[in-house]
Amino acid sequence: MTSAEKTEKTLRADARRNREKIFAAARELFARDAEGVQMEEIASHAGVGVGTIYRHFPTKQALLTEMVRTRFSRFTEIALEAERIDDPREAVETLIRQSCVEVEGDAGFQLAMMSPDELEWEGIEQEKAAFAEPATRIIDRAVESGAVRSDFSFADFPMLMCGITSTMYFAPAGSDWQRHLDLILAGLRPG
Amino acid sequence: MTSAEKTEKTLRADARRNREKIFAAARELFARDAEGVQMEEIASHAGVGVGTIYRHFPTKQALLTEMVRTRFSRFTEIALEAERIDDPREAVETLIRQSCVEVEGDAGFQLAMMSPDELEWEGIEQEKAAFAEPATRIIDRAVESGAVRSDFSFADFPMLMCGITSTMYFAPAGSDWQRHLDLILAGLRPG
DNA sequence: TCGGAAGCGGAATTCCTGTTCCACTTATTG
DNA sequence: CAATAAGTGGAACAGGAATTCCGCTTCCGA
Repeated sequence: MTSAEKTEKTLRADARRNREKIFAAARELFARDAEGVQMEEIASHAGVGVGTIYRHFPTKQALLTEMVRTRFSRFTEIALEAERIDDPREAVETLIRQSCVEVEGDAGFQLAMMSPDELEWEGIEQEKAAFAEPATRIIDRAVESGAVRSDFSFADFPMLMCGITSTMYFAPAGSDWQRHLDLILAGLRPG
Repeated sequence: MTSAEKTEKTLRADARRNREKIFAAARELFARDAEGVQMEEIASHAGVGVGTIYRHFPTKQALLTEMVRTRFSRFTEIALEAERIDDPREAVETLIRQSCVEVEGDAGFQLAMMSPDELEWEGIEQEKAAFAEPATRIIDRAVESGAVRSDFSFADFPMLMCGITSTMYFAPAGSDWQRHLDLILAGLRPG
């Protein structure tokens, strides 16, 4: 039985409610201060005891990973939407720009974007693969049509996101990562 | 009496030796694994007890900041060298590229590049100012000569370094940050 | 050479957080 | 409405890492 099935069927009504409260609290706090979140904090914010969190998630990391996974699926949606855009360059630029927008304001997610392996976000391989498909199509199409430099490929995507995301995460007082993005997009043009 | 003066004059011979051993050990370990360094580790690597470290540096952070400061002065040298290059574009590109090279291989320094305020690198303002002067001249010259996009300015420098550095720091198994740098440099061209 | 000040080592302390445990509640089911 | 299994709270525990403390050692000037 998967974790999802357990949530749906087996769980007692009050337990299901708590699970959701925990999840919501964790998401909010993790988004606010990724590295500083503490279990006690999440618990009190959710109105439960720490023990209750551990009934639902084996470790802190598991809880955080679960949230990153949920959040990650949005990327696939973004990619599928971008794929509908006719102009090849506009499609790539939208893909990248929208991905950045999605990450903005969620420090926890930013951290996950930056540390591919470092922080052991294991178990989101499936989501990554689901995103890679449409994203690769968009990028390859742009390359073939000459809309971006010929050596650009999907392999560059994580690296670019890492760089731009770090600007969001570390930059003092939200100075604009958009500028960083603009430079990158300009750099992607053929020539 | 400044810390430097104390090192020169007041310190007992053996104490001065120890101070240097500690500094060297800390530099090496911090470069290798910035976030993982421990005081015990630095101490044993330097061949002293932890207590001895605390005789020389009030806190761990102070020790690390001291190292970052030392390292930072190299940037100014790089900028002064780059300023001697005639071609304005080549000068900027050298400035940026060499700065990256300087940071490569030193995880601790990479971390310092990324977190301007986060990790409280207080006390290196002077070094930063010394670097800003020649760097600003190089960038302004390039802008005026039309060698780079007209909206580029020194204010962008920290942001770019943050992005590229994060690629070095987080990228799995040293995948090339050079590519990131190339994209940025391409993006800086006028157009 | 000697006295005392400076310096040293490293066990002990402190603080901080994730995780465990279990007596106590609460939902569910017949 | 029991009986019971499921779920809960939060104090206690555990382990990690920075920092302190102090009896002992080493340097250095007279």
